[in-house]
Amino acid sequence: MTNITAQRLARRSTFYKRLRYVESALSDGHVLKRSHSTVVNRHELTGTLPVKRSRYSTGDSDLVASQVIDVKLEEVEPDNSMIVGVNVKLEDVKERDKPRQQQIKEPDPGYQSDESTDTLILDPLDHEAAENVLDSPKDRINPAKAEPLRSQSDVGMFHGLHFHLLGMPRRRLNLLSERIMERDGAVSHAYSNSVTHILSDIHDVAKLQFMLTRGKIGLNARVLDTKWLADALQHGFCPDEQIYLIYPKVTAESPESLKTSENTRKSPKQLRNHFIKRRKSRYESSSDTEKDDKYRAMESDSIELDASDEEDGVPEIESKNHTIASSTQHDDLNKIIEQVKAQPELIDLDASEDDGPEQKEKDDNAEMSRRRGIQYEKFLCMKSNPIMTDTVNPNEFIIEKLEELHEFYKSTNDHWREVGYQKAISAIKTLQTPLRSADEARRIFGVGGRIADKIGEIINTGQLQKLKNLDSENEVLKLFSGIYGVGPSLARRWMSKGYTTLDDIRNNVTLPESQRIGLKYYDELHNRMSREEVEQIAQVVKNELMKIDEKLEMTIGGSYRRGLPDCGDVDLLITRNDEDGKNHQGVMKQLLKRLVDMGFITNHLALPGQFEDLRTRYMGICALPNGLHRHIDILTVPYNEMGACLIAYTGNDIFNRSLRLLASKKKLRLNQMGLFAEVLRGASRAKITEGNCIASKTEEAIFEALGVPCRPPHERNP
DNA sequence: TGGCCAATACTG
DNA sequence: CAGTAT
DNA sequence: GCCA
Repeated sequence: MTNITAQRLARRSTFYKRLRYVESALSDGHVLKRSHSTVVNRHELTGTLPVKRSRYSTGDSDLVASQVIDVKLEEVEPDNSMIVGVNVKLEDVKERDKPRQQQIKEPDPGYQSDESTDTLILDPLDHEAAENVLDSPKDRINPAKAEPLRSQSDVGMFHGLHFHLLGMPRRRLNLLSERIMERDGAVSHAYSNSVTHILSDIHDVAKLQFMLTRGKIGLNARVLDTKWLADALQHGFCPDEQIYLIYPKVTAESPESLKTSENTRKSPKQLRNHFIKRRKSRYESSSDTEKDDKYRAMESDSIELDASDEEDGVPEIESKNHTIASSTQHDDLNKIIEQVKAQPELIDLDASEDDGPEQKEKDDNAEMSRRRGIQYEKFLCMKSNPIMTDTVNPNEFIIEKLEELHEFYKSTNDHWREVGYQKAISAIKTLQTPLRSADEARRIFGVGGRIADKIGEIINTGQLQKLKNLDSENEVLKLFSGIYGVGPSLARRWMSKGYTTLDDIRNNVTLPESQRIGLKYYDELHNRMSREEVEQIAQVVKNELMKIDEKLEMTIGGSYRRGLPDCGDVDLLITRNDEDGKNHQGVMKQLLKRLVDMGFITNHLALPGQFEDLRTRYMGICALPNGLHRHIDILTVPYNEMGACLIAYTGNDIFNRSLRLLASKKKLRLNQMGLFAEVLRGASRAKITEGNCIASKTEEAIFEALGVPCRPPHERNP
């Protein structure tokens, strides 16, 4: 049994470590799969292989690599196998059981053959599987089917790399960011621990350190000259980082993980030939490139957008710009918003009052819209909310505390208090400057007196007394309600019975099916997955879908569509153009049967009530061969409701609420089926009539009808 | 003081 | 119906 | 919790 508690998960430390693997072992796992073409750099010495996250173990069994940062060739063995250094980000997950013993098929004692460790470190290995009809891991699909989705050219050359750019003009920054993201890299507009590469034109280390961490020491990432990126883009592979290195200084203190091995320049020819050979065969055998493109085109907006904006010139504003220079950002979006505000007749349906056409100074904007009834600037959906995941926010220390409180109220039944905190937190997150006082905080929309006081306390004392009081019980509550199907009520009930661990629950409580599964896969389901894994899972489903009907269309929604670097679950929307008189009726049933039969879906959480409907919804657990169990959510939607459904199932939560609230202020109603007008509402906005659908087919139509600037998915992360 | 998104499904 | 989930 |  695994025994990681929720708090342990939350507190995992991360660090970097260098591991060594044998190439032959790697090559048949899914690790090096798409990196062959970038192995040999122009120096013919070491190649830096950008590899997407994967799972490893050091063999100590208490370390799990969550992210592969790079791979370097180190040595060629007599038998022509290669030693590869893998630079990974590790997560400390001790106190778990040893993973099942890995067979040692590696002759060289010093090096660790992988493959066994490449698999389910987190596999709880419980043997209660009998109860579960679907539990038959042996029947899982052939690994070959889940093979990589793309593998050509330099697409994806930055996969798994996380950049932060600084010390350059904004236009250049935007341009480079686009190039990176086009090639699957991630870019943050602020420095954080998850950043693997900092690119800068500035070479002054002291200055850099100050800019990045405000003088605090400890950069976890390499700092490279921006030229590295330029060269990478030009040549189609990542050049040796060594010669571009600004920090750490090669001679002085160079952290373990950043050293390049000295023996790498052994027989470069050999290495090169080896890989060139491999790469060639790969190309020949991989017929999936076109299927690939089709898939990419189908799967998400981000990719569609990628394809559309071609060459240089001016950096586009609309798409995938979650990199925003930290000082002067989203002028364009603001412009749009200003425009919208300036033309209330377009958006404000009930602008009954007449105002003169005065264009006051912009300080009057708020006042103006207030008189008009709707204050657009207070709706989060009116603003661009780019991805801010684990970036270092100037108010990070405040946010942390507030988030703890938020967590606490989430495990209470005090729903609205929870919402209050949620709003305040997301408001603070958008700030670019550090808060100096409670007073300053109070002026933020969403922050009231109580929270402002708490912020003041945090600023002054560095902590929050209130947090200390509720700590221990809070942890247990969080632990319990982390089980799928268990909420605050049940968690509290259990706690009042004296249970404090998951084992207590396992041993003493008879659980309904869904909760049992939630408990069984507790760790796995809390482990977020890479975008690549989402794609692999989606591909499996897509494959089956195509066997049922080629005209079916599938889109990945949820956090994946919003462009988050990792996802907690997979949301799949399925539809079919019905202009030929056919539709997707009954598809869900066939699809599920296939997925279950092939062993891909291992458990059900909730089945659709009416399989024959056009609208069906399924929730369950799936697993790639050798993969962790993942939460998967599949729905079928009528073709003409796709837009509404996309909005609903792309989220995020807060964005949707904001959008829907705005709709209701305008006497409209927005839901997963469409945007409706002429809705009659009674007391407490209770819906009386359905209203008429005025938009539903595309997201754009709905945004437009609402008077909201069309937000690409990446900007729906408030 | 009352609203804070909306709709649906499932379980005890 | 209350609780949970999406 | 926050806000009108």
